[in-house]
Amino acid sequence: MTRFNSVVTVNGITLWEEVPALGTVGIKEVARRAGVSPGTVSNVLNRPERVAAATRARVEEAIREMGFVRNGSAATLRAGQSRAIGLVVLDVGNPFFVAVARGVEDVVSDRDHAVILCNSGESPEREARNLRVLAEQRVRGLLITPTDEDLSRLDLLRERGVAVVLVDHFATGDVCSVAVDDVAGGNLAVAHLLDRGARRLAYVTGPLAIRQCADRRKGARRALRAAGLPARALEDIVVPEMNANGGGLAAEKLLAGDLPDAIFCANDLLALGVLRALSQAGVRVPDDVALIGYDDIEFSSAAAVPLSSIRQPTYQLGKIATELLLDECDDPGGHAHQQIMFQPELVVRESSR
Amino acid sequence: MTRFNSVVTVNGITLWEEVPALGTVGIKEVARRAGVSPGTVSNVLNRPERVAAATRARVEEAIREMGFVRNGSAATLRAGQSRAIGLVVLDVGNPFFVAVARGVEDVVSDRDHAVILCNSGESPEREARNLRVLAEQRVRGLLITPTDEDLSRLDLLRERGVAVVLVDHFATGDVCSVAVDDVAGGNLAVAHLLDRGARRLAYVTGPLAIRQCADRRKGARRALRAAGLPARALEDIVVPEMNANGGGLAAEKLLAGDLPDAIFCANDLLALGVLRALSQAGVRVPDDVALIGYDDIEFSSAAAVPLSSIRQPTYQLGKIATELLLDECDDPGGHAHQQIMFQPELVVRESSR
DNA sequence: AGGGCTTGTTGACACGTTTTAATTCAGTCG
DNA sequence: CGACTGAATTAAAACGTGTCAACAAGCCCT
Repeated sequence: MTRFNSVVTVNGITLWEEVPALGTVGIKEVARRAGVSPGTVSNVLNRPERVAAATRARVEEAIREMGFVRNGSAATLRAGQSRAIGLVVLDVGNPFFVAVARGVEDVVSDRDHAVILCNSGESPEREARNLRVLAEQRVRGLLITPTDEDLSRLDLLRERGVAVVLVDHFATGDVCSVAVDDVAGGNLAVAHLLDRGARRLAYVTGPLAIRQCADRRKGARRALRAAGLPARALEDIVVPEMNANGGGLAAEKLLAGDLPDAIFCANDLLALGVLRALSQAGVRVPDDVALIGYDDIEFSSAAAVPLSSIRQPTYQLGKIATELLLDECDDPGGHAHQQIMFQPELVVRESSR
Repeated sequence: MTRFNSVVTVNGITLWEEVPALGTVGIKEVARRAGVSPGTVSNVLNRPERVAAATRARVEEAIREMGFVRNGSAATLRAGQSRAIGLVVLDVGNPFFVAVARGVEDVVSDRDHAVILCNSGESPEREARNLRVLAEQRVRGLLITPTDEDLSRLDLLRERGVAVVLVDHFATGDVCSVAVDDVAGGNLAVAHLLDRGARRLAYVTGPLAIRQCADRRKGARRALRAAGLPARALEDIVVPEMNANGGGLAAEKLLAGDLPDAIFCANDLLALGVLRALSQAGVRVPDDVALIGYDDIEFSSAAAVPLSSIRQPTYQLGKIATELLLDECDDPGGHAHQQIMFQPELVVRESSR
């Protein structure tokens, strides 16, 4: 341990004082200053009730004076796991996930844990990279919206006893999940468009390998069937990115052919992109074509034409998922896996009136 | 080290095989399997060029077979610092910071590091809590948009030799910073509104303790002066939150009195909130009142009335800041602190035409 | 043949914390 | 007065990795 010696003059008497280099103040130095053993300092930090009040005060004083900051990696190494959980989302730029993350963070910080937020960007490779980092960090638990149906990538963590909760992804059996019924949401959206009189529709979506996209489509088709319409009344427009840019691309495709009566977008960012592109091309919403999005993000109501949408309980989603996760972490034995399914809600605004 | 013994039957012969419990595969077990010393495995992981090709192949094989995952905390403990940097932003819900975070992440993952993203929510207390966690995690460096002018909270990290770069906050002297000229931006916005004929203006902003808010105001006043108008031609409307909600609050205040000719908002979220509230009250933008925001987020162009705004090079901001930070980390001695200042750009749309 | 290289590999220790069992000590009861 | 109890504290042993000095082996050159 490197040390600096400093000269201190008190009342005319010169003292040599051993001063630890900053960043070098460990539990040992604190212990020496407080005149106790390292074990006691550790107890003050982790189980203060086991330490006599006077001793505790002395130790806390020493901690303050020396600017001691506990070394998290040492604690993690010793414990075998950290006090952090991983959160892997499909797109940090999507307000849906931002809201989920808020719910997560509120619960987690109440319980004195930390969140490591990762972005898979809908790419399985990036997802795998993120999971590796989280495994290396020995996170206690994992919240993830998987990029595809293949959950085997999660085994890297699960084999090591890390609790996992799937977010916005319904699972069966041996894992917890918290989801919103996307089939119901798709049904809601398209049933509403049909009510309004639409007969030829388009579904603007990201890759159908993304379960949310596929389920919303399934619900949409169910609504068609219920109205006695054939599946071909709904044309799929698949774009690579689920953001405003992707929406622009979809609009180009739509404008190239006969416009449908109504457009259902797999999320609001796509819908905003479609709306912008259609407006620029002189198409009026909802007069020429009705439009509905999904997620009901904050911006939808402030859009050029306030956007109809399907609202999901996002904050709740993050909150419940985290509670489930931490419960499993705290009592892995007595934990029964649960699959929770929320119901979405239709919000009608100008764009489909 | 706990182990499970498993019974394996091959060709009628029963073997006892020692199998490591999962999560218990360390560098030692890999070494034994590959018939080398732990030191060599470590070398394969960290300086592969020092290991003979044949040995390396054998070790890599063993790593794959046993599903070894390096224990990050042990590595961090040994090294004294982790391969992660901290990023503390004012509001994860704000697309401005999301864009910055994207720039950061791209650089960081190229250089094989990780980002720990923290949200201070503009609260100095939460900022302090975040900094403590980052200090405990022994991050290599810190990117932060401070909540206020008091940078002493950063000493917790800086004293420990952690490199710091301020993001979107101009600093002098002994620390790197990457910022956008907010005074110029405020000037640009208000000069434009004055050009358009406005004579009585309002400035909707978050707390003026936030430097960005104060600087944009300063720029706005400079524009007034240049046009020969008194400072009182610009009324400040201060709201606690810089989001759409805050914008709604500001609009209520404005509607309670005489409406000004034009409104300058300290960011686009505020502007969207103002726009929504004004529209609901029957006020037409830009006919009754002109409106301009700040940040030029993606949604601004898709707003009810496409929003004029001040565009900042957000992605660049994150990218350059991270490069600066990692350079300082890699060569703390030969590093000269830099203050980089970008210039913002005026984007005129419907709301101030 | 032997000295000086280079290249590859090895042990052993250190990093800072938590935890367990062991120890001390004051007080209480028989 | 000695044995016992319980509370408070301690000493020592991990946790899994990276580093570094030391060592081995093979090679070239004189």
